[in-house]
Amino acid sequence: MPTELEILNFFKSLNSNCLKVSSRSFARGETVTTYIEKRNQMCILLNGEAELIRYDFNGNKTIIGHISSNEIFGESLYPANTNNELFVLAKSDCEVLFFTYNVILKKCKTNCKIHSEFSQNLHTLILNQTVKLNTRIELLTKKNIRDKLLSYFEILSNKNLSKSFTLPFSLTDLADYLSIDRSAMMRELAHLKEEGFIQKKGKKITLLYE
Amino acid sequence: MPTELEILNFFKSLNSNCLKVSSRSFARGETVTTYIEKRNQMCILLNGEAELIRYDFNGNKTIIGHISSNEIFGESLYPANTNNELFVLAKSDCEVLFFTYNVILKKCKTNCKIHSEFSQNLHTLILNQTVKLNTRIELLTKKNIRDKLLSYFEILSNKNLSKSFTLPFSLTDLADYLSIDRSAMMRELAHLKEEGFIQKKGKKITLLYE
DNA sequence: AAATTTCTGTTGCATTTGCAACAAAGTTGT
DNA sequence: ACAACTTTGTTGCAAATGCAACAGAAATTT
Repeated sequence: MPTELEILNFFKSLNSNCLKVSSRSFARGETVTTYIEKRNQMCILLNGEAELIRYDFNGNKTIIGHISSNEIFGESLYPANTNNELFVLAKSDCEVLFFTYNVILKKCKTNCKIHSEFSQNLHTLILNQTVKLNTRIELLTKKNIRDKLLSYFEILSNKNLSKSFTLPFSLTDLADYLSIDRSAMMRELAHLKEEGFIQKKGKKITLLYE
Repeated sequence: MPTELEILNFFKSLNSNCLKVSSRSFARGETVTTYIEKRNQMCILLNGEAELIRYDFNGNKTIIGHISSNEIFGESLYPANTNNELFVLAKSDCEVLFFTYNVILKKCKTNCKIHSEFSQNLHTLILNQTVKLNTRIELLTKKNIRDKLLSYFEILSNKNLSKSFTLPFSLTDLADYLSIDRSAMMRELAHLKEEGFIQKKGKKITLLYE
């Protein structure tokens, strides 16, 4: 099974005439795509950061999700929602690969190697994406803020093979990711510090238990 | 793009010697699989109902997820968690297809039709699964119980092309799905009834607005 | 290098939610 | 057809969380 990095390099090197795939760069703040009337669109974030945003009828902005490098997104992966439109905004300068669902299903006539490699890499990426979504669901279903934070820290700690790690995004974004009020989260972080469960300097966290 | 029903029928009819795929029936209450030391295992629920359960160190049982017909599950799709083991329990009599991740990636020597059809159908199923996971995340990230309920009802209403619909699972399971306390949910349902937003008779709901 | 915007950190207060506990209705197993 | 279990429905109370508001630090733009 290829690593995400290998897959990413493969996607970046893509330049095939049988594959209907295109890539584009975006500057911070630009709209990458909208999830409406773009049936079967799929995208891969090759580098940078983006976020999935909803504006409801009142014009309220909600950050629904955070998209990082190597993540797959697009309307095909998202429930059709009649009520309101979703936007993907570039949070930093970034590069995005676009294609449609058909690319996966149809084989090219010549049965070329690039084509089947693309298909397999995509498979792996979608499976990884599923794991990421299941991870977030696990965190979101924790009963309280403390459990959400500690479970998330546990994951980062395991990934980093260390009790110390740096949060991969801002505290504001972390609150969105865990779907909790930012100030309530800050309060809970303060309690965890006071009670000696964690040490925290900015975005650097150290777990002090076990 | 094939429908889920077509895919399901295809999987049920599978009987190929080049594909390393097997199916088994389970009675209500049986353990279908555990997510540990079964690397790369993937499963499809062909019919019936199952649930994903965690027992933590204290022996507390938590229902993490509900698996319905046509859903894909298994360790490959789930974050590795060093701390505790996950079980899939048959909630009703059910039938499950088992295979490993390799089946997707490797082509058989003869490049047989069944094999590639399997691969494509699996692709579609995983994409559908991603949509389901994204749907649940959208619901879980709603700020309060009322929004969770109404958003979920909206989805069911759209799917059913009607303001009336029947909940696909018990109220107890609904509370788990939305990750809210059951009694708090019942209270909120009572309020929604009082305030004239919905009508409710058992599991049959009718939306009264718009 | 000044101005603007975003992010971090904190607090008081009101509201929502979870918890515990119980009774009645409905299901399932023997 | 009886017993055991599960699901639905309700309530009082305590605790957790969200909201509003603000100030200082950090980052970004001009």
